[in-house]
Amino acid sequence: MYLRYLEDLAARGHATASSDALANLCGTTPAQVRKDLSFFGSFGKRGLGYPVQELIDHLRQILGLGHDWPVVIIGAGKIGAALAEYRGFRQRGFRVVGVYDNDPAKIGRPWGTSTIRSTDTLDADVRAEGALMAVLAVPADHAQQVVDRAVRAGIKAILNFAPTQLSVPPTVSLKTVNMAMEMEGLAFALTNADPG
Amino acid sequence: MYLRYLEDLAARGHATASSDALANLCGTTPAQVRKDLSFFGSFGKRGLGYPVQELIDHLRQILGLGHDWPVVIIGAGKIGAALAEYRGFRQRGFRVVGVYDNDPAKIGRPWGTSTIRSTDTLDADVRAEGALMAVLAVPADHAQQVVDRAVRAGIKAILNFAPTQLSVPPTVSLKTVNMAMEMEGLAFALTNADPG
DNA sequence: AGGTGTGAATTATTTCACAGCG
DNA sequence: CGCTGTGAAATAATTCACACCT
Repeated sequence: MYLRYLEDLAARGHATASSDALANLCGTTPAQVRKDLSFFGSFGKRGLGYPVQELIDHLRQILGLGHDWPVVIIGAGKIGAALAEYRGFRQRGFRVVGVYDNDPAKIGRPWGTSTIRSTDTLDADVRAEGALMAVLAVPADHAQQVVDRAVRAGIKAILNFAPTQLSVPPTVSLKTVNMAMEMEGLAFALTNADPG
Repeated sequence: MYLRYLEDLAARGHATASSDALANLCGTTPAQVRKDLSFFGSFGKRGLGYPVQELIDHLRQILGLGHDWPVVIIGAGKIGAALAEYRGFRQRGFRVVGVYDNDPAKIGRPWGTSTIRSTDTLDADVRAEGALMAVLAVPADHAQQVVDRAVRAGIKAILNFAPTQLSVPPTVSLKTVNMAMEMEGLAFALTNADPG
């Protein structure tokens, strides 16, 4: 989060940023900002604030964003297709190296300069590209078997959009995004808002 | 989260579920489950566990899911279009009543039995439909002005996919989903995983 | 036995407040 | 002065452990 707002600041020409300014941007408190950043080192200059570009470089290094990450997208439905073309990924250093599906009607359809490929080729492709990350956008009832296959292929991190709990070995990172659940959280907030 | 797994259990015919069973499904601990649920009331039966269907009904009521929620989707790009057709929303009681864009090339294009509409009509439509929730899938540089307009129209809860910090009045709930940031979190986990 | 509900203990997170540097 | 870095204090969240119900 800090990285994103720092990049905004850099783009607008700010050379330094105080914990107070960052807190306002991020919706947190100055003390929180200082504690968070100090966890990774002592980046700030007293009386001045944090040097924006320097802190960006540090954070990118800490996050492991020194290079592009090849990513495969599994599931060429509406959501998978939207993600495959999502510019935000590319801009942040995630390079989509393949889109996969197990629907014969979709396999072979053009995607960019390549085509949608069968999940049967996942194993070979993942190894060839050195991809460690996958985005999963398949129906919930297929998700676990697809994950198992991806893990066998060598995938070590998965961003999951299927609305189901997946089990992966402890060596694999998994982050599930469930849009319906987010909406339910908002519905709860609405229901419990003070009348007005 | 509990609601989702309870519905799975109900579908599989389970009449009761222990905190232990729920914890396993949800990836948490039995003590956590009991503390969470006891916050809303005393639903469990000692020696038996929680009555699945009864707890589902309670949770749905607590979350305000007793009825459909009309929702507008703002932004008819790839992601907006994917969300507009996302079955998960409908299944969970969120009814998409309109898709909006400010691109003249997109306005008027068919969407379901209706068409993509101009954001100029948002105000009247939101009032007519009684929509309180919006999904925002527009470019980051348009997001704030669109949010302002939605808030003026009477929207009280927003699920935001634009990769930017939005400001809303305290009476409006906002949840931002940033997919690139989720990927960066996974990259960090990969970079800092023990070698193996 | 089996399993909840809940105070108490523990652990984690956030905020305070201030010494000390540029 | 302004603003960071950081112990100490205050809050919050999680886990323990056990009385008590069925």
